Amino acid sequence: MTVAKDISGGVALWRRIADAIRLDIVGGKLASGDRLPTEAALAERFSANRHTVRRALAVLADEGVVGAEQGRGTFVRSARRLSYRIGKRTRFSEGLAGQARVTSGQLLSSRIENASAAAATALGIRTGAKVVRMETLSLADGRPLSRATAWLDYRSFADFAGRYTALGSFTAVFASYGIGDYSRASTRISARHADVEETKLLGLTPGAILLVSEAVDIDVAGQPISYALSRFPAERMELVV
Amino acid sequence: MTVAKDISGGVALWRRIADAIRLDIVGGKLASGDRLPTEAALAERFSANRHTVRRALAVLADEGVVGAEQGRGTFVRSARRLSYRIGKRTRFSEGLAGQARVTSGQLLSSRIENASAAAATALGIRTGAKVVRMETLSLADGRPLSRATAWLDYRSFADFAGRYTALGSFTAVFASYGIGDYSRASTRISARHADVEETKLLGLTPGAILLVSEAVDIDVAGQPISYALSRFPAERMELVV
DNA sequence: TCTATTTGTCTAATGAAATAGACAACTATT
DNA sequence: AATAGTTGTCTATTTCATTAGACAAATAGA
Repeated sequence: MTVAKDISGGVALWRRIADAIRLDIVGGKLASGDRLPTEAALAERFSANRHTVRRALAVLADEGVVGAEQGRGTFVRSARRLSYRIGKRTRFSEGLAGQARVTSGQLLSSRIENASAAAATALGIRTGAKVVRMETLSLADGRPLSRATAWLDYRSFADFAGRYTALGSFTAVFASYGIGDYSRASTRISARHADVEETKLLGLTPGAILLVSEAVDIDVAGQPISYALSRFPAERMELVV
Repeated sequence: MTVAKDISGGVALWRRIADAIRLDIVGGKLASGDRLPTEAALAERFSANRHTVRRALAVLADEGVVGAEQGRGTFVRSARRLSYRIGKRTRFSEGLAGQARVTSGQLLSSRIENASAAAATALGIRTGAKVVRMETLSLADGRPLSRATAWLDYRSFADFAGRYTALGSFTAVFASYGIGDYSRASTRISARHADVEETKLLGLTPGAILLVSEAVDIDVAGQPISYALSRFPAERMELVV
């Protein structure tokens, strides 16, 4: 991939270079263990100074994506991007089947609030009605993979948060409420930069790109049961429809 | 949305502020005609200097998203983000039904090349086999909405480019080859920054975020017919599954 | 061992990003 | 007409991004 030089557009050159190299790695163009081109070669390729390239490499080294060895070169350390499967039957842990050994969900906080217009429309209730709001972080093999906010109708799921803390998965909590099966009604996908809190919780470098999924799950009767806004680091995940 | 201050992460503050405000607008929090908070208020909200906010607003004004009026305030000019529907039967023009009046596709270039490993796997042919590569740009109401690269098996679609120039749509060209119906086998979605060429063709400001969709279409017999890599500006589009 | 190649470190200079403060120009309201 | 609130413009200063050059330190191969 090539990168702009003269025009910055508010994104620093070292950052664009780091993004371009990371893309080659997570996209599979460079495999684990491969040696990157030399700093001089990269500087030429991106029409940048060697110091600027070094800064980009330092960021990637910090992320654990590459590692430099004096006298030898810089080598690819990390693996490919994970794929998250989206379909009628979307479950977080199952979506990553076979790609990560351990997945876990963790409740950051929860509270009762009045439904925003968006949440109310999605859940089929009136704006301002009481809803449970859950802030969660999901991990795979110990690495944070998504930061999600979910809203549920308070009348049906008053103690959702308590049960989630005990059970650790949405699917399990729904089951405890007698909802043995549920499915995905709609998913809207967009992308934006991460904000401070997301950067911190997901262990990203500031300015990282997030894939944002806005999903509504329904029970077998077609009744909306949850409205969730999930944020995935684009550099570590891709969504598969 | 909040925004980082102290830590830049290689993305300039004015750019992050512009992105945050644009997100509020295309996300529907601010409607067309609404007055934005005053520059002073925005400066406080983002913990930034008023001049930095002014630079962000200048960018948005340049994009036509907002307009400032001396003595009165700054107002929202543009509309919401378009939704692009993805499913079993995905057609570019139909995906935008009801949201844009005129959609058109334009061939930038095409050539015969040897299939990359990714393209070969997707199309079910051997690596290095001859494929037709199409570079296209799609517009809705005159505004560029996607930049796509598509690969097709040369043995079946040798003259795809010629027919596309004449017919202006993939669906029409497939029909001319006797493929009356086809469907989407898989879609992978990721996100990254736009490169120079994409920035220019899509009319974006440098550093803009793209949603990248990697799709395989198959005919009724299940035979892969095309492999396409489409890039959508995240600030103008969202994908709906 | 010698040499070419590669990453690591230091100093310096230039331009862009961000902050700060002051005041002009315009609008709407009283 | 006066006033408060808002955007527009100017000057100045500090911090960060980028370029430039030189040389040290480690590695691999002849």
